[in-house]
Amino acid sequence: MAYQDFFTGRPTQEIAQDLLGRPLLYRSPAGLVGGWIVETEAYLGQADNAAHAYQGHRSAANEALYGPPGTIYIYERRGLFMCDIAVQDAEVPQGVLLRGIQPVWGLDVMTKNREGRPVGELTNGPGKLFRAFGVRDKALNLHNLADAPLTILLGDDWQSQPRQIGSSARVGVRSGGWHDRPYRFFVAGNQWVSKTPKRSWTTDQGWLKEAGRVLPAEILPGK
DNA sequence: TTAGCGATCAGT
DNA sequence: CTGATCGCTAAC
Repeated sequence: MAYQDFFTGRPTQEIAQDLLGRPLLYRSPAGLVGGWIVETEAYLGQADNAAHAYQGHRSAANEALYGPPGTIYIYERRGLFMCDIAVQDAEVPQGVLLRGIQPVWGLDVMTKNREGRPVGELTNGPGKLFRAFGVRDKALNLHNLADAPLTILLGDDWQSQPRQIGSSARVGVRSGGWHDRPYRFFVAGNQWVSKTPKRSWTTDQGWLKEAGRVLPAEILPGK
């Protein structure tokens, strides 16, 4: 499926849920890294007081949100880099924040980028995730998943199936009319979902069915 | 569970 | 300059 079709034509909350279980891959200078997406958040643009494009706010920093579907939006918070994917048509500034993955590919590279931290702490948060990827600048900003070293595999064969999708209020949104809306989505029981207690982990990591881990060379990013 | 740290930008 | 922010870490 083409990126512009996947990232348009349905509510952003639905796109955010459909991304769960899909492989997020980055061909980094140090090697391929990636894993299955386990946590996302939807940001609904002008009307959403938690969104960077609230009330139509637009600047050089958040220009990517206004780009065509699949545009990568990198922003910095407290010295860490985080990533949204712009969804809906160009000029409609909605986005999906990638908050966590279950690490699958390039464990050694990610461990090194995270200074030897245990695998459970590698990618369970948006800042940690892109730190593990080795992203320390905004070089990927304004690129598109369709032709960037960062990509998401959209083929259904590559999507792991969550047993149950959980939802909650978005993390770090403390005020405003929409702070309580359940626009955070996650794979219930997966240990790489941020801020989940150990007792809620399940042995199957929340997957009804895991997709394959062997990636054919022709679908790797950058090809 | 909570306080420092910390970089950037919008608003005074 | 000040405050707030789509977090992380080490400490209690």
